Amino acid sequence: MIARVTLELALRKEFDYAIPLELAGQVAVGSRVQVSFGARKVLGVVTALMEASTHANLKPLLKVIGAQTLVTLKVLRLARWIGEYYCCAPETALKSVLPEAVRREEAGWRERLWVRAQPPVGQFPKLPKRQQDTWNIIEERREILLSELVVVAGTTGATVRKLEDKGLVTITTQVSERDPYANEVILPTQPLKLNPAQASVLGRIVAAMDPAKTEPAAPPCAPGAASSTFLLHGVTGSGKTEIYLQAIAHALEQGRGAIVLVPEISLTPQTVERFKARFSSGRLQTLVAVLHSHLSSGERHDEWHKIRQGRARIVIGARSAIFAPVDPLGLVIVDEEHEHTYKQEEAPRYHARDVAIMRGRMEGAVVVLGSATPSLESYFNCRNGKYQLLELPERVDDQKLPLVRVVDLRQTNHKDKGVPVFSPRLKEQITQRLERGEQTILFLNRRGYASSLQCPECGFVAECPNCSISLTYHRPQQKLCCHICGHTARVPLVCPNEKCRNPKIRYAGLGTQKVEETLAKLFPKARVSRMDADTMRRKDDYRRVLGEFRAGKIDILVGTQMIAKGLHFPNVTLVGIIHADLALNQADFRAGERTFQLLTQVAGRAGRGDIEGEVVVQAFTPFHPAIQFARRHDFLGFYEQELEFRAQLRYPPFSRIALLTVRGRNEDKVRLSADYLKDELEKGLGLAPAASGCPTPPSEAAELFAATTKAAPDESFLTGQKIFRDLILAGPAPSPLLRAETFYRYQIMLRTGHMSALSRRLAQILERLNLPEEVLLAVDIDPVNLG
DNA sequence: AGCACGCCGACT
DNA sequence: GTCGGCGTGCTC
Repeated sequence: MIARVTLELALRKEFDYAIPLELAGQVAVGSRVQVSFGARKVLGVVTALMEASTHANLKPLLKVIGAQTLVTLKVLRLARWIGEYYCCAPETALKSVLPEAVRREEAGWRERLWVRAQPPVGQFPKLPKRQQDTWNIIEERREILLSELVVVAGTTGATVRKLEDKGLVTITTQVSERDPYANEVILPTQPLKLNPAQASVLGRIVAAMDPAKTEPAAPPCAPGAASSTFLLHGVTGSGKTEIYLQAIAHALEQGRGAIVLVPEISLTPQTVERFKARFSSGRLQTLVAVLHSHLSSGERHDEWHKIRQGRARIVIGARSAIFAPVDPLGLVIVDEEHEHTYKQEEAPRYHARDVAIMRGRMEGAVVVLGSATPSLESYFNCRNGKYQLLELPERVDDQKLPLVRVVDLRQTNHKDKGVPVFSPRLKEQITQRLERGEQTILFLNRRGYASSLQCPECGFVAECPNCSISLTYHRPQQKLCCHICGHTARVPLVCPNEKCRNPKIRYAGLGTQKVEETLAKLFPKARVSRMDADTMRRKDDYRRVLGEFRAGKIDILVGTQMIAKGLHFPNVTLVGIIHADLALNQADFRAGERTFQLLTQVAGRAGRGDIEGEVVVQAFTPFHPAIQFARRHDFLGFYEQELEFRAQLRYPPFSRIALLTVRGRNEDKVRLSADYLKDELEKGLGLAPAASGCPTPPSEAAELFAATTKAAPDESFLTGQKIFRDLILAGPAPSPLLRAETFYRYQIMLRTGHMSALSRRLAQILERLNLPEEVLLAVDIDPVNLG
């Protein structure tokens, strides 16, 4: 037998090895193996077993690592799809699928030293004081972790070793599992009674899960196979989570597991607790495993094996949790499916929502995407029948949606003092809440004090030396900070311009620090807290501040993104959005969508109790559709007009994008490389204009077509010239942020309706590409950030 | 990714 | 005459 192996090298190739007789029974697809590759030894993963290879004289596999395969066959197939679709080497795809903590050669189990009491048979020896005290503790506990003992007894390991020498205790190593939530006390909960709307939604999900009992795995990519993807469009507070919980319960009853994806930011202990509380088994052993980026590698390792061994059947985690080895998988939930954190911004640049849908298809699992503000792509997929739409238009508590008022900031502009932080209306509303003892949330999506430092005299602006962006002023630290690369500089007292030296240097634009400061001036008695990346330094801070806010110890909470979602506070009756159009200035076709989603999310924070909520939105472009539709809580209206705009410009969902970014420290080299890349793309994709002197010869084009048609029969083709009929190439152009972290970036955008076919072709073109050493190319399929 | 092979400039 | 630059190509 022969094994095909993906090596732990970012090679866009796989290699075949002979399986030696002595390893015959031990090698399976998914096994980790060591092989010799050229002169060196390399680790890899077996991705296929075959009878024959096109290669003569194969080398043998050297050894198999680990008794159990780490990746399930199904997840491996998913990794292969990621490599193909997202245009990266198989190993790069495996990097996410098989986390580093799991793939290390030596078993990653934590071995800890346990001390156990061994009372002497005869007379108890006389011990020095320190040893006696330590003994007393050990005797009382019978057994204790050495590390814990050292702390409790206030001693060192040496003392304990003395006791060991005297034969009073034994010190042994023992595997112990790390549980990141070991200290949580969780009270079990029972399923809640669903209202009719919820029950009908759950019914449809459950019905889709049931036929799979007889027909375990729908063939991937078969027509209609995707119909088990649901989009659950439910307003904030409509009870989506309870539906998730009951659908998961159904999966468990079927003997299948579930994966719940949440954006990293919502992966708070409260969210996890809600799932753990419902699904803890009788023996107090939890059925829920948690995966997110803040776990230590040891914790990650243990959670992974808990899942692989079937001890945990429910996984809740951030985007990479979609690769959890749950088997069999019955249900995948992607909560807040529109969130951009589902997109990984480094290779493999996958979108966890889309991977979830693909995994669901491959494994015959039902996929539920949930959101109050679905992405245009997902909603569109309901329209064209790819997903089924489920709607929950009402809040469970029958609370009305909050009243949203838009304030035109251009009209509140004072002649000399510029635009105030608070319009009179917002100021008045805050005053009212303070008088009534109700709480306020103020939202501004920019941290720091001022967004730039400018000289009114010569026009000097403090800029980052590494990035093409102005530095943000942070008042408490008296520093200028770059929010891209983290560069900090001291605040100049006079204009740094040699010829100017103006001492009256000014700050422009505002951030959360200034909002906080202005509040202190206007409402000196109000208790104000700020939540942004600057104040939330420690993991615990988030929890602490929210706890205080819930307990009513804070009147006004100021914050960025991180207060936009998932917070349920009944006493919050006012939400103020300081600058609603901050994101609208960005050169990104999704700016409007992002703004609409953010405003809707933030507005959803108001009025969750029995008091009606109010939202004050301050904006310089109050009539922008994103703001107006959000004001009227009109998702459908926004969706329709935004769709029209996307259709006109052939942007997603009417096409898919591949963004190719060339970066390097030498701008000329980067620009030239981008031009070269464009030429190669035009040649390789059959776009070369006949006039360019280098048209693709028809025969070659036909050959390329033959190569791609096999896998993609739906591909459009025009002989000789255009291989992808609907392909649009734009650029190269400087990236919107030309320079970031000392790298200059130029990009080329490709748009097509047939992305899988384009990805395959891109991979071929990239393989032949020859870029200068200091120039790097990143391929981003379905980008979320245009950079 | 690494490492070898290979073909042109400044050095013990 | 060599040592060494990194361009191209190969690894099952």
